[in-house]
Amino acid sequence: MYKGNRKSKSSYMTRSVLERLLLYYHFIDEHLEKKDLPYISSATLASLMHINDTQVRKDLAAIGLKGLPRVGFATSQVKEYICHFMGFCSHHPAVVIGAGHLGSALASYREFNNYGVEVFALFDTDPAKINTTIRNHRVLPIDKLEPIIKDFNVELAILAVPPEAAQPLADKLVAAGIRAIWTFSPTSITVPEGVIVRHEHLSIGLAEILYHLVNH
Amino acid sequence: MYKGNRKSKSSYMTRSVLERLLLYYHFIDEHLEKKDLPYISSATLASLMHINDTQVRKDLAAIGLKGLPRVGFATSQVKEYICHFMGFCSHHPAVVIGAGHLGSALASYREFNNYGVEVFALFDTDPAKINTTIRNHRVLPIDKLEPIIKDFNVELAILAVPPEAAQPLADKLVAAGIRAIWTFSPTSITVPEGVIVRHEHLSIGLAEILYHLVNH
DNA sequence: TAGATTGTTAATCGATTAACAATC
DNA sequence: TAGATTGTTAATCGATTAACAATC
Repeated sequence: MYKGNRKSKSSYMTRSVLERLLLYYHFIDEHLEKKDLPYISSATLASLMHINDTQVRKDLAAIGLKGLPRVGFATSQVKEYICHFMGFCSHHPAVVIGAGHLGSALASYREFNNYGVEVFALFDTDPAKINTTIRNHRVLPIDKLEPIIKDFNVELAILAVPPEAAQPLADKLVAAGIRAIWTFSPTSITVPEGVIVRHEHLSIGLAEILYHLVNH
Repeated sequence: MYKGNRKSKSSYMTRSVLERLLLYYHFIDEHLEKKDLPYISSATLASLMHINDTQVRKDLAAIGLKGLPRVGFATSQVKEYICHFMGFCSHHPAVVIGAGHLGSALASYREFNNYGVEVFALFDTDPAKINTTIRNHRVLPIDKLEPIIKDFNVELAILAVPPEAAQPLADKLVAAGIRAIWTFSPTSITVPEGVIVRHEHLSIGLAEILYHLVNH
């Protein structure tokens, strides 16, 4: 049973800790869970993932998990705690802004279910797209943004619009009371303190690949 | 004029250095270049970007750039060096595998031009899609993969297929002589030593946002 | 109990920042 | 020249790893 405490939650987690927690989560989900292995030691998990065992214990301790000496950690509990801690076990209504190829792809991305994210509205400015249906989503006009965000307590907006439209739409989203913006536009946006922004910069991935291609 | 030397290129760059170089590049491109500012000091650039000035000098030194005492760094040269070092100034023919929403979005993603990447073929297994045209790309069957990669010296494959198809296709790509795979499938793939793989894990971005939503 | 594994403190490593001599 | 800025060494900070006592 999950009983994360406030202390562990309020302490700041660096990106690398979050990335490792996600790695454990996926690893258990993909490789371990089907094996009916009720307990796993930090050393075993660490060696399977090619990382250090102390790090695993520290990461798990940071989210309030307790292991059993001589036994290890309860496999399902590890997943459960990470799920709660990361917010995958809560429900997150979301909207997608931009009904182009990328927006459509994101609006119908099945994986989101695994993380508690449910896209239930897709918006666009193009009159030709409005009221058409894209993969079960009726495309709505931007002026419906505010009522929908307010009525359905939407926390997260996924932004997949051309760069020049990103900032104005971010402003509208903030005005409508959105709490987090996940943007895929290749341009930076600014929002007031308290609003969470994550810029999904595809160029970082590309740059890493090209750097290795060119230099190795 | 660019004259990066072998020494700087062969030294290993951590991800954070690459990310900062990209940040400088984008910052100059978006904010500085239009201002006709021929030189900029590391301290000015650093304070604009809210980072440390020594870090800027170290990063630029690492790719072989030299500044002028009392003057600073030549703005256009900073961009030029990063461009060459990161491989944005070379031409990278690429193919996209998977003509779903995400694959289509990636195949027509204009930003890629800025990084020297040119997608010139789009593949799918679905007979209904083969030979249709998606945004200027004729969709080709998988058995054309090998000849096209070989004939056109394609270095990079962008993989946007369902998870269960990712590994078999990665194997085909490797057999065809691909040098790098950029995968968007939510599953891990294994490739022989020497092939570059970058897994674009959308769940990391999502996890970061949800963590902040839930815990703050 | 004996011994495997946790939880945690101490040591190490690497990355970031400060300081400052060299430079133009 | 005087002084601003680079390039680089030394100091600091934080993250990772090793060591080991506590635990069941």
